[in-house]
Amino acid sequence: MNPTIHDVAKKAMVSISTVSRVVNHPQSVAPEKREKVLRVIRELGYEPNPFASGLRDRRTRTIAAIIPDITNPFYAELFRGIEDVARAQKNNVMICNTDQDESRFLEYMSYFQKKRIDGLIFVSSPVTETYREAFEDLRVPVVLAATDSEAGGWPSVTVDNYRAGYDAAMFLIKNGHEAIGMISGPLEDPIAGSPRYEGFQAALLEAGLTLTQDRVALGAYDFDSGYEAMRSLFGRSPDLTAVFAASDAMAVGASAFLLRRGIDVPRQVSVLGFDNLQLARMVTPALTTVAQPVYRMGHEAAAMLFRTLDHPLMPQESLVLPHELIVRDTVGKRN
Amino acid sequence: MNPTIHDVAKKAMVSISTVSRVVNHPQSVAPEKREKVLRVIRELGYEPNPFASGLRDRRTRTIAAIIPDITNPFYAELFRGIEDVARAQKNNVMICNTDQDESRFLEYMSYFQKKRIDGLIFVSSPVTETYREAFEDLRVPVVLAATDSEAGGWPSVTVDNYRAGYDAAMFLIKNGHEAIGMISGPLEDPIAGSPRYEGFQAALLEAGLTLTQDRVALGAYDFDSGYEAMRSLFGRSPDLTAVFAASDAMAVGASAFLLRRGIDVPRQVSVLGFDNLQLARMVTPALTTVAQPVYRMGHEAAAMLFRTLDHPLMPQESLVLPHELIVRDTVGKRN
DNA sequence: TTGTAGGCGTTATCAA
DNA sequence: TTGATAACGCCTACAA
Repeated sequence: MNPTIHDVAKKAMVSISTVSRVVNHPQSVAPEKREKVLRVIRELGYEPNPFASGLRDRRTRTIAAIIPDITNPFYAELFRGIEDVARAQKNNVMICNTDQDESRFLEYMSYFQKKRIDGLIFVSSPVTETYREAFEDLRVPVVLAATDSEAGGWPSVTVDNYRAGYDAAMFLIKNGHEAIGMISGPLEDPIAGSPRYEGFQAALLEAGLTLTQDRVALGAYDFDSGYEAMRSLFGRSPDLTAVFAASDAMAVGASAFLLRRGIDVPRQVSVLGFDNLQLARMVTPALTTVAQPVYRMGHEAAAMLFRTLDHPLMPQESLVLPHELIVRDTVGKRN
Repeated sequence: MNPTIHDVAKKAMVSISTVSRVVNHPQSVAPEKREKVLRVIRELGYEPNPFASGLRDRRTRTIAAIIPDITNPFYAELFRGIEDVARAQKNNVMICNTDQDESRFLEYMSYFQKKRIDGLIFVSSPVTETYREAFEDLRVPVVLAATDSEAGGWPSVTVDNYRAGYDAAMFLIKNGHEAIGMISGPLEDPIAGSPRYEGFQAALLEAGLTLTQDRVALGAYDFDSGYEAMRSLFGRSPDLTAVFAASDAMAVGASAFLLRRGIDVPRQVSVLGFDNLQLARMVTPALTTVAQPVYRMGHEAAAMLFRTLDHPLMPQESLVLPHELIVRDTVGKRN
């Protein structure tokens, strides 16, 4: 049996209220008594029982992270950023793998109704009406990571995806490419889909190039869809000299298609990725890519959530983190 | 404010004990009353407050998963297996990233000390004396996943690593290879290190081949150490025609070294991995590898833990799951 | 079969 | 500055 506040009180010969005060508001206790109580606390190894505090305060010291799938390296990395902050704050984070399934998500939400969490970090999926309503019902602070939402007004931590797409195109152009294609995420995806696509297109346009439809293919951010998208792209536009994929997994899929087809990357076709996962440096040739500060997004999002948990009134500013081009071996110079 | 047992009692015009009984021992309540209470429970959306129950019962409905790093795809996959089971059981799993750091581990343990978890799944690290003691102090059921321990007598879910190493060698031999090398994990590692190495060696011996020291290099299971190990191996034994690496990440590192050096895989040198991560099929050439049922290990371990939580006296048998050779493109036939 | 009451460990209020 | 006490919501002896 773990020691309780009563054991401490008895041994230190004070009342339980004093012990409680020492733990929660140390400065309101006379120094000598405080020291004495502190010593007993250490001797006994006393720790407040979280259920008792939870019962009273209804603060659970638990936050939830809603992510599509921890098995995906992008989310794993981001989650790690969240967990590190939570641990430092002595909080515990419940991980919720939704597999992008709304009913799965709602199941979690109803679970939280009772289980009670202090706050929630929502990662990466677009914030649909369903989600918006569920968040409002929950009545806990919400922070968005790698996604955002006009409606709702929750603070977010993101990257400037439009700008990142723009920079991706600029990089390819600077390397002398003109016949450029793109493997985009779904254009309905307001986060990693359309903005990257539009930024990319805008830069091309500025440079007097156009992104015609036969040079665009859509994927779902994973290896297989990247592979298939490249197959389709290559069938339609065999003249392409460079392709930008909106995720590293798709870029690796695209490379795989080319390589397995006997097409040299980057000599014949350059490939540019997005994310900068571990994977990017493990493949050969190593992937040149637009890096997102994935870990840091998780870290900042969690920090933001705890800030609002501690100061409910202080409004939090959304954060846009910088991206960066990581040059490796899949983009070649043209002419 | 969520409805409490009192709200239900008042509305159903019964006492709170009756409500409690309806929730916990339905058959001990008169049918009509039971129905009535059930209806009110549904109307109000009542759910018992977990803090109150926890305070009384000291069951937290939370288990912990101690893993080195969720960012590592192997652990992420295994963790997913754990989480899926826990969710089905309406439990919550705390994830503990130790980064293989004992002090980090002990920090978590002291946090758990205060009976904050019902049980624990320990993943993949060797069970040293430190860990053993900490588990015993905790006094909660422990299950080992992808690791085991002579001392302690905790049930485990593993793969037969010796046999898997043996089968890896057999596969290479059957493909006509004789000059065979290995990139092993640390030989002090009693799980994924020595057994795979020894099984591999034994099969070679049986076939009249020997695994001389210049054909062995050690790594730490990650890409970089695989890359370096291959560099070293290749320097010492340029005649090698096949290499078995004790993890996919090392195998990919080894391939990367060879490929980047202009050595054809598998035509000049074959590479065989271990794990069968997603990564294995994403690289080009796609990695031939010994598959571990990673997700399933997590799944079974969690199932086993919940079984002992529900029936504390029933002893649990350790489980050895089957491995399997996945043939892809990095192992070639010789002669 | 049902209800009453005590206790789980904590914190905040109030009085001294 | 300190201590007694009343919640917080639930569960289960025990009594009726």
